[in-house]
Formats: sequence, structure tokens, C-alpha cells
Amino acid sequence: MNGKIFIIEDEPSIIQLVQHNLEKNGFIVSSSVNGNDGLKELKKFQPDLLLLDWMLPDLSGIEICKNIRKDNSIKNLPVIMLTAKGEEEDKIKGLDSGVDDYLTKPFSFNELMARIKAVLRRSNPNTVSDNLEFEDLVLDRIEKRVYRDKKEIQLGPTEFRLLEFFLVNPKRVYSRDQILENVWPNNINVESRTIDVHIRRLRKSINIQNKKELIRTVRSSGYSLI
Amino acid sequence: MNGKIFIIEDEPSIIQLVQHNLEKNGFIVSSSVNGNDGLKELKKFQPDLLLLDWMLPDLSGIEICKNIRKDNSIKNLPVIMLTAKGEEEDKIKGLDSGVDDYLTKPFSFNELMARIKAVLRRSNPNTVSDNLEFEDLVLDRIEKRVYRDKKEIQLGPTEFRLLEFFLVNPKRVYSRDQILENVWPNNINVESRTIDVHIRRLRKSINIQNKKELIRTVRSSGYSLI
DNA sequence: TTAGTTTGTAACAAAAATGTAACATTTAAA
DNA sequence: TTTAAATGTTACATTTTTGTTACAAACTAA
Repeated sequence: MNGKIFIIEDEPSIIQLVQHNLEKNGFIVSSSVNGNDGLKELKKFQPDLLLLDWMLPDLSGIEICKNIRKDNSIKNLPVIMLTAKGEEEDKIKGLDSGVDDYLTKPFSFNELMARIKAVLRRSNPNTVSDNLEFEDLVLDRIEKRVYRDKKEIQLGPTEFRLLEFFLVNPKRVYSRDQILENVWPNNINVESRTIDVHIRRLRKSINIQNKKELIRTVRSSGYSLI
Repeated sequence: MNGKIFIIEDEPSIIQLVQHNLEKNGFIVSSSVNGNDGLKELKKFQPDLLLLDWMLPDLSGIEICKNIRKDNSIKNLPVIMLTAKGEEEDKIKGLDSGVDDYLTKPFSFNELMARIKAVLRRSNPNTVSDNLEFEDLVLDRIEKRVYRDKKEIQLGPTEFRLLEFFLVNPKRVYSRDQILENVWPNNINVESRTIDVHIRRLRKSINIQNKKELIRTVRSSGYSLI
């Protein structure tokens, strides 16, 4: 994932939730809580997709969408409408105004994600990829493969999850506790030294000749990619 | 740091202390001394986090928290509970009511700060900027790196924590006791001279040619950045 | 100035953190 | 079932970090 998504939505809790999760999935996200500001910032931000609330304090989502379709510079921007209105006629009205998809609150983030991918895939195939990349390292979440320098590397399941975890925020240093919490199945108790051993295994696997070490040890803090 | 924090707490002295320190750290802070007002103002203020006292003149902190979790517009607001109750069962009750974290009075401001950051990072990564800067010195808390004049400097763990501590209030002079309390793990007893040695090590590390000394000795008082 | 206090510095030993290999146990696959 | 793979744990070597001490240097007050 590497697209940019803009959100126009007046409920901060939704923005927060969605933004956080989208960023976790590798999107760059910006947002606005009302229509007029949103339209302006939108043009600066140049997103690949817009998440648009129906009910806003000033303009309605439909009006915004119509505006977008009239504006040559952003007329092809894909839009997903978010709204509490579930009735059939509303859906039709929404889609008629030029919306690409339509999602009724409350929605699960996973459904939103699936729809975003679907829309992006249609409109801009290159922004959608389930690959995590860092330097010459590529992790394909769909096929569960890892490549370094274009050559495939075989990883064990834990090594894979570990690397996947690091790749979401490479460079960020994670403590052993954080790693445990995120990479190991919940509530499982393993010695913290176990992590060291798995780090060591991962290192061994992803290290190839003449290439620099990719995992950094930060003494008394944890590990990160580098 | 640039988040907004709301405090509901009936002891003015605590409000004052916490508010003052939070503002020093770049937060925007507002507060209320009772539960009912607090809930109302909270919604207007739209904070990124709530510090909530357990014992209040009207509603209890737990009731407030339950209210928040039921209210769609603020249901995801992270909450840290402050209280004098230290018993284990209370803790569980607190966390069960939907609190994100729990801090027993009396607490050190630094611990509070650390917990605030942890909670914010989880819930809203963007409100926490983790770079501390002073002159040509940059400390990156996420990647655990320190730069002077754009060049990276290697620090040991204690040197790092020491510098981090100073960077929150550069120029402010800290006594050895204060440094000890804030930089060393709780309840650990070390000679006060130990600090001098670590200061010396930190100095050695962050000093580079042709650049001025960054750590000031204030005789019989302590040290500060300058 | 001098005596007394405070701080800077280097050296050293002890403690802590990490890397690594080997081994035992669990899990999955054939 | 048998075999192989994956995993967790332990033990030990190595490296890094840390606290302390001892002494030199700097500072302060009389």
C-alpha cells in the first residue's frame, strides 16, 4: 500500500479510528472536519482516494462530490461515501452524484479496507499492493513470500511475522514487550530471550553476502530495521 | 507534542501541577473540577486524551468513564485514571470500566508523561511527535537516535535518558536529586557522584569539534543544557 | 592567599545485555 | 506413524554499560 487518502468527516472519533488504521496499512492520510476546508486542502494534498461523510456541518457530501466531478483538476478522484443513512433511495442518490462506493455506518474497518482496495485497484492499480518494502527487501503478504535483492528468501512463520511487523514501521525501535505483544499470539507467555533467538534467526535468513545488516540492536531498548 | 488533554480532578493543586507541566511539554490543556461539568466541557474541547480522577464530588471516575464509552461521539477517547486507591481490585475495576491506563497518587510527573505518550501513541500516533530538539541537537525517541549538527552520535542507554531528560526543559537547572529521580529507575540507590560521571560521559559524547559545550555546570546546584 | 568544598577525569571491577549454538519439545506434513 | 520443521529454552562467551573509587583540577569564601 502506498496511496494517499483524504478524509472529510466531522466525527473525530471516526477520523481517528480510520486514520490510524489506514496509516498502519501504509497509507498517507490527511483529513478535514468540514466541507469547505476539505475541498481546499484536498487539492493541495492530491489524494488517490477520498473518504467522504454524507452529513457535514456546512456542505453535504453529495454537494462536495458534485463539486469534485465538475472540477477538472480532481474530477477523476475516487470517492467512497460514509454515512449513517442506510435507506435504499439514499444509496442511489449517493451513487448518482458520482460516488464510487458507499458504506453505511457503523462499518468494520476491514470492510472499509476491502472497499478502498477495490476502488483503488480499479482506478489506480499501482497504489494497491499488499507488499511491504524497505530498501531491497520486499514482503508479499498475499503470497507470503519475501525477497531480498529480488531473490526469494525462505522464512519460517515466526520470522515472517516478525519481519512483517518491523516493515510496517521500519526504523522504529520496538521493545521486546512490544514485539511480543504484536508478533506472538495473544496472552502467550514466552521468555523475553526467545525474541533474541528469533531475531537472530531472522537475521541469518535475510542477510546475504555483501549486503548490510538490516536489523539494528538498540541496547536496552530493543530492535528495529535500518 | 501537540495534542489536547482534558483533566477532570477536584484537587486544584494537582490540576495546577499537571496542567503546568503538560503545557510546558507542548500540550493544550483544559480542566474541570467535577464530573458533570467535565463531561460537558469535554465534548466541546475535543481532547485527544482525558486524565480522570477516581474520586470526585459528584460522579465517580468510573461512572464518567462508562458514560464516555457509551457516547458515540467520544467513545474512543483514551482515558488515564488518577487515583489514590492502590489496591489491586480497584485497578481491575478501573481497567474494566474502559480506562486505558491507571496511575496511583502520588505519582511522578515523568511517569504520567510516559504513560500519556504510550496511550497517545497507541490511539493516535500523529499527536505525538517524538523529536526533542535544542540548538543543533536532535533526539529521536522513535528511532532512539541522537544527532548533533546532523551527524549521528552514539549514546549509551543512560546517556540517552539523561539527555532526553534535559531536552524536555533545556536551560533549566536540575539538582542531582532531581536527575536521579527522573533518569534512574525508581527506588534505585546510587551515589550522587555517579551522576557526575555520567554527565561527563554525555559531555564527551555530544561534544564535537568547534562547537560549544552544551552542558552547563551550576556549582552546588546541578546541571542544565545551555 | 589558603583551606575547604565541589567538580572533572581516568581506571577498574562488577553487572547487565546480547549473540550464538545446542538441545528438547511441540507442531505439521507426508 | 514417521519425519521434518518450527519453536522455546538454556547455557555460555562476548560485549557493553554501569557504579565506584581515587586523585587532580577548579572554584569559593574567609
